Amino acid sequence: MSAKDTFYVTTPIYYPNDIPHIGHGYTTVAADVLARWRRLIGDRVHFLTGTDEHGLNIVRAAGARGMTPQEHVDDINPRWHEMLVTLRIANDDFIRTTEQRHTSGVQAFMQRLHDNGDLYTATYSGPYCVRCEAYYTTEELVENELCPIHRRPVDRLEQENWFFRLSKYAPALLELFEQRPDFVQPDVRMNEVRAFVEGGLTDISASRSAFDWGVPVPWEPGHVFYVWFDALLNYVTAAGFGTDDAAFARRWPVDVHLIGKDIIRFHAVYWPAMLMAADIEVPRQVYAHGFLLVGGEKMSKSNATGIRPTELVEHFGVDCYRYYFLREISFGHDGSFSWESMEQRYTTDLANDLGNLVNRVLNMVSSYCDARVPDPTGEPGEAEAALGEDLDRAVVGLQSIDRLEFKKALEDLWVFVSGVNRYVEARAPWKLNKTGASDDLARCLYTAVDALRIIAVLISPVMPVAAERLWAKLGLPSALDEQRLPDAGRWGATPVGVTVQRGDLLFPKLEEQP
RNA sequence: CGCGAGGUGGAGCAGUUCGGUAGCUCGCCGGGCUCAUAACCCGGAGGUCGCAGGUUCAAAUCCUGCCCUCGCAACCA
Repeated sequence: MSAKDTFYVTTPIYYPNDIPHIGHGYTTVAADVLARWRRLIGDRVHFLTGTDEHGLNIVRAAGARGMTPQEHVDDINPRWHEMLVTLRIANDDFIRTTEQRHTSGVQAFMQRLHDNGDLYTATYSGPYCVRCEAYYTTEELVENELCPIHRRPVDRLEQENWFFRLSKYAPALLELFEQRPDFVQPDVRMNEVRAFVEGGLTDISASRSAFDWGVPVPWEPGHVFYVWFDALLNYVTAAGFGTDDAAFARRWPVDVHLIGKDIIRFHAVYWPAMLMAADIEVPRQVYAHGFLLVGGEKMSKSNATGIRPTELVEHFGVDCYRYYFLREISFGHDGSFSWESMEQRYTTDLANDLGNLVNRVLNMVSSYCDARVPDPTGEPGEAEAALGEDLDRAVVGLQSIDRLEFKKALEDLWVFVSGVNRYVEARAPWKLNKTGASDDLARCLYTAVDALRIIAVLISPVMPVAAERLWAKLGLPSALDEQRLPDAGRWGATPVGVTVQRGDLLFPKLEEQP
């Protein structure tokens, strides 16, 4: 029945009020690693990210810069594309909610909710600033009920809004949570969401009439849809809903929405309810990761901890950036970023363990075998068997990526990296070379190079640039991006006789900081 | 009684679902190797798992109470 044949993963669409920080990079890299991993095991993948360009906050941010909303988002948008390039994100699509394919899809979707009777009108009353031409919430007001921007008294204004019958879907949501406890992950988030729904849902406002920067409500001139309805719908409109039914059928439902824990309610409560109302299948999973902490505190612009990805990439390189956050932090939990811990990861894991391993192996092949991969004539022994076990563990461990357990996956992968170092130590090819044990030497160096080939494949989802560089060093005739697991992770696929190049260090030691 | 998370060797963490010799990384101490980016490999010291009770043959893990830290409370990944 279902035509779905594509693994579909999304990031949130980001709010381009400002330029990206490492928190945005964190979510995006995680999604990219998952997408690359699924491609590596042979899946057709659709990886979506984008920007959420409507809403009152955009109007305000644009106004503060003396721009129209469209000018503002057009100006900021390139910064987000730059982040994707900087972090080597291989997304298949990038949606802006100001695009026609999105707005028409939103209208088609919301029309369904309207036709089904899940939208109704009611009066909303709240503080309103005439200068801003915008509503505020009581919490947003400053200094005795003043507008936070103009510092002047606000009016109290009423407006007719369209409301979504969210409350109607509480039983169906609880049923969903009951049937599919992994709908929301990690478990703590599921519990949180369930408790929220059990506490009772109130209907939510779905339209605005005080400003026009949004998707117009087709049946109600002067109204635009509330920005969260607009934003959440990117996941279906970008997949083809309302514009390309065939593409939509192949992708939907989404396999996993990766989000930060702050927007869990929108994705785990409002979003499935909206889909139910439109009679569309709900996502397979919503995964809310933790926050990055800097100096023990939540990162923010106000305490000067809003770090830009480019700062770190310039110093550590993109591979280390991608590796560090996923290796250092348990994805579902909050985790601390520090320059020192990142330096340590770079030095120990990347330079000492992996980079040095590559260098020492290729150096020996160059010195002892004229840089050509030898024919493994010697018999495999205990050392090879032990190394095989390490590889098995790494391959199994990598599948933790499917559960978004990146830390576990990389830990297990590094068991293999360490294993190759242990293997080299156990076989001591420098001694074999001296004693003229050429069969054992050939077996050892072939195995070591073969291991490097496998490592290049296995690290490629996380460190695509380093993987390509390593692959190039090995002089292999095939292309890295054509490699697929499990075949590429098996022993013996390295052709005998290819010429390796030692070349530059994969991860040279970092320069001392001034 | 608003909701939630966490408190494990010097630091940062895993383990707690389905109780059974406390594990990882870094740091520290000692040894080995010398192919390599002063890298690599081996061994060791170091913890009454926040506190107090309870259940059990057995608790970091289950139950009760308390202390401390930190998030969230509708639009910031």
